[in-house]
Amino acid sequence: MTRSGSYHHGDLRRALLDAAAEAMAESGVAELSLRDLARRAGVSHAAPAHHFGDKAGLLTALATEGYQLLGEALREGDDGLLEAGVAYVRFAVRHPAHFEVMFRPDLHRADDQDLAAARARTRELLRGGVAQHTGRDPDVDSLAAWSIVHGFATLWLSGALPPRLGTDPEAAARTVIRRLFS
Amino acid sequence: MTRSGSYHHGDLRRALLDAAAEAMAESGVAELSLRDLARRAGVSHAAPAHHFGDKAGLLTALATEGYQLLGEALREGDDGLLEAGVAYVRFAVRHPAHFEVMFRPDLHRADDQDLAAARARTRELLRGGVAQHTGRDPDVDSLAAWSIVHGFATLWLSGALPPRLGTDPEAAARTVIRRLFS
DNA sequence: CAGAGAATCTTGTCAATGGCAAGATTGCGC
DNA sequence: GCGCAATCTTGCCATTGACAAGATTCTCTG
Repeated sequence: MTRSGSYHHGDLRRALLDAAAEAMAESGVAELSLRDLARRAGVSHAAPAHHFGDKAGLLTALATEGYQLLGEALREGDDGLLEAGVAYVRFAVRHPAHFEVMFRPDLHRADDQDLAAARARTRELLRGGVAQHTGRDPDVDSLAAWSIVHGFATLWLSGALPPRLGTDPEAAARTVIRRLFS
Repeated sequence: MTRSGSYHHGDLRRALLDAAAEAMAESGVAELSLRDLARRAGVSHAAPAHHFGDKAGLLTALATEGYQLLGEALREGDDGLLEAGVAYVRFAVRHPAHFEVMFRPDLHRADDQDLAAARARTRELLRGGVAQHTGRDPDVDSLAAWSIVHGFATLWLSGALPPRLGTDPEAAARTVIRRLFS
């Protein structure tokens, strides 16, 4: 992607977002540095500012991308509520950086237009998926389902869960989600 | 607590932990600064190092305190599984800084002895509380219960939940947790 | 009660970071 | 081909975390 020797990068925005996701997956947000991302992309330390303004701007873009990716993950399959929950967990584990920044309003600009739009669309998908598969209060069911998959994903990512569960988060998630439907 | 005019603070460790919890509750971990905590406590910028070593050391101490506080919250009441879940959510909402740092291993030293001990004790409480109130697989029930309350608490704290739920997290949590028992 | 040693806190310093300003280079529309 | 906007660079500054060395106070022991 990097056109070496060229003054212009080619697709610096994409490269910075990828580098940010990679760096965060490795060592967490705490150690994320714009200057390090710039080094990874082979540009000067001030280049990121032009594309994202500041650090919050970059993370806002990452969060927006996260909601889009989660939306796609939920749309795929359409195998019912259980598999939608598994898809939620799979997304979180495969894209831990996106997932984290999506739910950390202190890291992004929650009122950003693009972010708000992507977030609203994906949330509607979350609610809609539940409403058609339940016979009870859809509000409560929706919230319970969201809570249980979100909690499982968060606990898994934080390393809080016992090693007894093995290395396959999707299998473990399936068991837990099923518990909600019995 | 601050003995003004005195060279020694009196209880700087306590003051720094309180200031950290307050600062994090206000503006998140991202903006947490040791130097700002030192200013709040009225000491020089290098004073915190003597008590906690470095930033990770301070957050490790905060996480340890968090596990102790959560343990006390779970022991109180003993009103069954539902109320234990509500207590979990109440703890998270009342002590958002402690809660966050407890589940962010990138912010603390997970192998710290005091932290590991407090964590193990409180986790045992979590598992034990579930095991005696269920007739099914206690492992699955424990994990499902932990996931749903942890997910609800996390979502609530991140501001992701719709305003329709009102301003009382405990009431909303009760409704959601009950859904797991039906 | 006196003094030694430990605990606590301070000042000084350094590299790294985020952000801003001003200038250089390149691509694009007319 | 020319002008202008987009992109990227270098240079700079305040803030931060961490470390080192020194000052002050507490405590323990004799």
